Amino acid sequence: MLTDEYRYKILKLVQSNPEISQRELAKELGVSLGKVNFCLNALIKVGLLKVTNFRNSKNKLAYMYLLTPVGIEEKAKITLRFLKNKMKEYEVLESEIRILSNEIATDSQSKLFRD
Amino acid sequence: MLTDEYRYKILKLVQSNPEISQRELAKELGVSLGKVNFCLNALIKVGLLKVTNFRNSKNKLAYMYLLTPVGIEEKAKITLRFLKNKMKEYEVLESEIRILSNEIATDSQSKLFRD
DNA sequence: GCTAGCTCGTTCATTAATTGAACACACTAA
DNA sequence: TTAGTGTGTTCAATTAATGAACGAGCTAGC
Repeated sequence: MLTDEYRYKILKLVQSNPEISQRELAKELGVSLGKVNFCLNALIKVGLLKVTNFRNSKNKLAYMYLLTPVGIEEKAKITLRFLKNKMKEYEVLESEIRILSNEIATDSQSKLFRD
Repeated sequence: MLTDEYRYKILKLVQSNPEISQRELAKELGVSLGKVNFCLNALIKVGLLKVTNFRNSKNKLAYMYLLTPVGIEEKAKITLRFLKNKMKEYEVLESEIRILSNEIATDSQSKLFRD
């Protein structure tokens, strides 16, 4: 599944290192090779990335993933959207933590009364 | 899959409303009936919950889920463990947000230079 | 040449997790 | 009796993710 999380993370990693391999991406992202392959091809399909074969310094055939102009534009939007989601999550967590802390405090208090 | 999240949430909901049905739990938790059934029975199997059939006010056969003494004890532990995880997530989020904000700031700056 | 070995991306059978329609049972009300 | 409602339970189907296996392209050593 291609979510904003992987859109963002893959575009970022590829941008900073276009010669990264799918296996390196998988390791970096902590997911399987199959998933990286799927997401990467999805990003290519929608035109955010393109892949080029080229000869590297050792004249070896190598792959290079490049952000398209649309990819660069979209990456900014995706990053912002991703950030907004994180901030929402952050607030949710904040209140969850408050509630949990309260529950724990209340429970240990009732334990004091019980004993 | 029975994770701390569902251990905590189910024990909490059941404790505050022992006559809750699996369908209500599913709705409340935002998961399927099948999953609630699975988790609930897992909690019963490990002895944190027990289920009783009884006649309710309308003399209708009804179900009641009750925390066992072990269940009450464990709920406290699970809640604490869950809280600790949330606090860790909170810190992770905090730094992720900082990083994302930076990236967005940097990107829009480079855009200014470009235009 | 030729072969062994390495690293690419790609494939796909398998596994894991979840879903929710369908079912059996118990009860109520008409 | 019968239709309707609300239980928990089941399980075939779906979805997502995994990673071993594969073919292609290249290098190094024989």
